[in-house]
Amino acid sequence: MTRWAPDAALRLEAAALDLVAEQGYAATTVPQITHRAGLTTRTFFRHFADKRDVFFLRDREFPRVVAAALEGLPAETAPLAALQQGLERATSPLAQWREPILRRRAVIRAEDQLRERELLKSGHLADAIAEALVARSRPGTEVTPAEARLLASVAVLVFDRALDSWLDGPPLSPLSAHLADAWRDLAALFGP
Amino acid sequence: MTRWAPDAALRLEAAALDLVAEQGYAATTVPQITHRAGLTTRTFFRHFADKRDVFFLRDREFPRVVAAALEGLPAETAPLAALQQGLERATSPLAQWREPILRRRAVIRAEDQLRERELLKSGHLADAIAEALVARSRPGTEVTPAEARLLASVAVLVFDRALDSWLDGPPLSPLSAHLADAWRDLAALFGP
DNA sequence: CCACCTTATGACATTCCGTGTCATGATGGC
DNA sequence: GCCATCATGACACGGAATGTCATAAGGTGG
Repeated sequence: MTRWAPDAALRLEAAALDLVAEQGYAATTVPQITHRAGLTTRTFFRHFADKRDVFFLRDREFPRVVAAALEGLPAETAPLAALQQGLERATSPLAQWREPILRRRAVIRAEDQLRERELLKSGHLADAIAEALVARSRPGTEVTPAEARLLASVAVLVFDRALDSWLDGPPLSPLSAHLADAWRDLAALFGP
Repeated sequence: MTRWAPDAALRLEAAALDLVAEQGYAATTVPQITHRAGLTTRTFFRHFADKRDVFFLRDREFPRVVAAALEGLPAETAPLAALQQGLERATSPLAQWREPILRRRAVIRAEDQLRERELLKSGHLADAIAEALVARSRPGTEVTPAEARLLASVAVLVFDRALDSWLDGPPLSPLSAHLADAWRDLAALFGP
């Protein structure tokens, strides 16, 4: 597909993470990042909308992955069950990325500018989930747009919480277990 | 208190809202805003951390208001009930601000840069709520920090949803009714 | 009434962010 | 081999955001 070095975005991401680990986010400039990656400043902004975006390269396709997982489920599956199963399937590949995700989270947590971008990405994930829920809505398991938005918000809340406890927990505990815990904790607030 | 014109921040906010309504957010520059408010660019950044922040002047004290409402409740009130009552009390003054809140939401919805800032403010609200829940935790209605964060996330989700449906609904419907609806909708997902 | 301190603002300089535009070189189709 | 395409380089430029010093307004204590 791409001709030149196909990993320009990945090189920029790696350079950015290195520099931020050394100097912090504020002290790291885009020219520094591009110089380390062997590129120019202008090229950086062709791959990323702004300086913050370089730290969210991996999140770009995740909404589509979750949406695809949802639409791949049997039509009879009720919305809430579909969210549980869809999240579990979409997140299973994350197991092998635990360490880089951990390092990236440390960077994001340290800077409000990155934290708000992370929240926006979660918002986009919720949008994609809501859209997918409406798309797979069938007579019998009907989902209105308003219900879909609520379900999607809840799903993202559960996902974020499960991801956090997974990253904070022992290295080998499966993410799926933390997802189940998060669903159970939430239901326990309203159930008996 | 303040000596010069005590309303510099308010003037800047009004000028910014006017200009954005006329030209859109991207086309509006900070020099334009400050010129209309009769101030200089440098003064803008003394009142607001960045260009986006001018649209969130009103949200600054809201986390403290909610936290105060929570801590003003009887210690016996269970956490979930405390959140319901606390939100209802803290939001009751919003009734008179419906129109300006509506205009502001239209501006924020139109721009991702403002939407992500709004999400960060919601995050700060959740932080304040979680902290307040832990602070009012008593033997009998014990709340761990992890539970508090979950409860706070749920409360913010409910608040955001109720605010949206309130703004989308008829002008005179009380916000408290939309809050109750949002709590009921959420519980219905997990209850019977 | 006067020196003094505090504080909001103005004025100026500077760095970096982000974008528009055109040129260049590499690639692949035909 | 010619040409269209696309990633990148090079250059220019306006705006965001900050550091620093100066100034004016007001309050305070003598």
